[in-house]
Amino acid sequence: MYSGTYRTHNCGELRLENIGTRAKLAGWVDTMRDHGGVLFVDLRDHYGVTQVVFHDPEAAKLLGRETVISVEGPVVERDEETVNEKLKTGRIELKAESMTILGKSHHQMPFEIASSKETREDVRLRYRFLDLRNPVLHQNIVLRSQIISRMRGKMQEMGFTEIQTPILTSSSPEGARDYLVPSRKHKGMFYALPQAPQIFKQLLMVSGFDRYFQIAPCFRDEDARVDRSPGEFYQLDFEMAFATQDDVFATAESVLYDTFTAFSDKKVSKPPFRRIKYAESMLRYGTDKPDLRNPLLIEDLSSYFAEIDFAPFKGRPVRGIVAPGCALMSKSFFENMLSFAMDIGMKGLGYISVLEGMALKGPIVKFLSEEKQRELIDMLSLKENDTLFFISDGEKLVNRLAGQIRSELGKRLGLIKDDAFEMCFIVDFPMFGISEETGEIEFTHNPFSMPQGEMEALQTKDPLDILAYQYDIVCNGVELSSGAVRNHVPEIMVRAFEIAGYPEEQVKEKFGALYNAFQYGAPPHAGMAPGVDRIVMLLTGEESIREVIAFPMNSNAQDLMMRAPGAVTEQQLREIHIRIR
RNA sequence: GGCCCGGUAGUUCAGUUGGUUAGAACGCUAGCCUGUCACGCUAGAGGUCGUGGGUUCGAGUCCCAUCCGGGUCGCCA
Repeated sequence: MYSGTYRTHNCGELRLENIGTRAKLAGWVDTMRDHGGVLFVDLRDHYGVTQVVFHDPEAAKLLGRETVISVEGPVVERDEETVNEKLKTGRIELKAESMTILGKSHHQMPFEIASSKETREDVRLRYRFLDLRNPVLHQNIVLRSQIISRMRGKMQEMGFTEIQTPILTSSSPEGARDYLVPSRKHKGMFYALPQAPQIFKQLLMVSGFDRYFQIAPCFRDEDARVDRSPGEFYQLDFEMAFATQDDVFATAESVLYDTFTAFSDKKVSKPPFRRIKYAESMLRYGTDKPDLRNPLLIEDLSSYFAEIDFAPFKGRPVRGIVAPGCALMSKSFFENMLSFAMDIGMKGLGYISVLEGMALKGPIVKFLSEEKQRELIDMLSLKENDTLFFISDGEKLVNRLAGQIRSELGKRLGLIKDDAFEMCFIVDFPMFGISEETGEIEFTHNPFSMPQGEMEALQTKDPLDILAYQYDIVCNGVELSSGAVRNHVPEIMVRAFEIAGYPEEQVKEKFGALYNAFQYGAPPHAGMAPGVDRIVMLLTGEESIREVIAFPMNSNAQDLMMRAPGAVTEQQLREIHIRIR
């Protein structure tokens, strides 16, 4: 009858139908309630919690919280009034007749398991093995596994082949800072950990694999953010041969819609997801990763104010945001918005409120003639109780500031619908931009993207007007991925790099493998790589990416539990020809 | 690297204008309790107030430096 040495059932599976049988459970002592003659123990494992009852007065002395035990006895029904509806196993309990201690807990817990999420993060990370006993965190990791498994299945179903690419590879000159690994056999030379399998997946296309994917670890030596783990992260990396931008979008829509609907009850954007041009996104949302749950839109009022004698706005870019119902908000609301505006570097935050009878109120109103006031009302379809906020600054900053005001207004006015995943593609990124440091033309994103109009555009158009087949996918204001139709024609590649100031020799030298491979017949190809950690973060509703990674580093790129990075021996250093100064 | 916020018991926090012996809750230890489920009750232990310096009769509190943590900007093709 008993199949295991340690247990016959797990702590989440006993039910009324098991009553009258004997069972053996193993797990951690979650809580103990000692009533003298009777002791209740909530026994916890990966699967759940079951109440175990001891009548042995010695038991309480042997047990402590987080002790690991195996306990055996009959499964008994609970009296109606002692049923615990909070537990799936709450209608039964195990009456302990024999018990073995499998693993003692010798120390006081650094925090209580059930409330570990409220503990200081460095303490949690140092005791991550305990933190992961917290059922919420534990479930996040389980869900992560299920999400990855589902995405993998979906990609395979769509005909994609999973291929592993090297972890030890060469440094790539563009992009983020590399993690370097010194070579023992080649003095003074280094491997680099891949920032992404970019070159390899393009080479796989040249090899004819047609549809590649990988749950790919990526390594970038960049500083952390709340949605960016330092050091390493995972992407659902995929690439498709003979594919257009729309083919890639169809694949992304398919796998993301499937995944998000499978793991959440929230509304998910139905494919096809909205396509928003980069330029429009910057103007209307003030960012290239708009949160479409926020209904507020930014209006361009520059030409309106060009004709008005109001010195701070005249001749400068001006943006407006209409916030419905905002005129009814308290004085402190406007004060808080002003101090937020000052915090993000604005000099002020002008606004006009629409009172009853459509009268306009606000310091700027006196600069507007009757006629101009009517024009404003018509142009923006202003309604009673609306407030129109103004943002003005230089061309460089104005959109970003308007975007921050837009999202802050959305939050403070409670306009952001929490029950939806709003997906969109941002398309038509510019191919080139002007470097702020040098004033020279440079690639804005991926130098391997195909310029729209291909060779003809590169030869005839102003580089700053050329758009790329370069795109992002954004969900609720979180950038899940960028991607591109790749430039697979060596001549176009050379020309594009030439515009960005790289001579052909340098292209051959720095991107030799790709450049060379493209000489041997390369198919047109395109792809993208949605971030797995961010997908899991969205689906669990966690605010921090570290809540969905089993063993994350802290924001200072250290593993406090494993003490990484750490010192190594002299011998190790000698072997890799490194001397620490 | 810049800026903002923080560091007081194992944990989460309070600590007034600088003023007696630095408190609470949870946890921990011991005892009591036969139906609890965040059990309850009683008692107890537990502190270099991040570190170093300074001001002061007197510093958890004020000043300077420094370390650590979180956020943010830079960075993230």
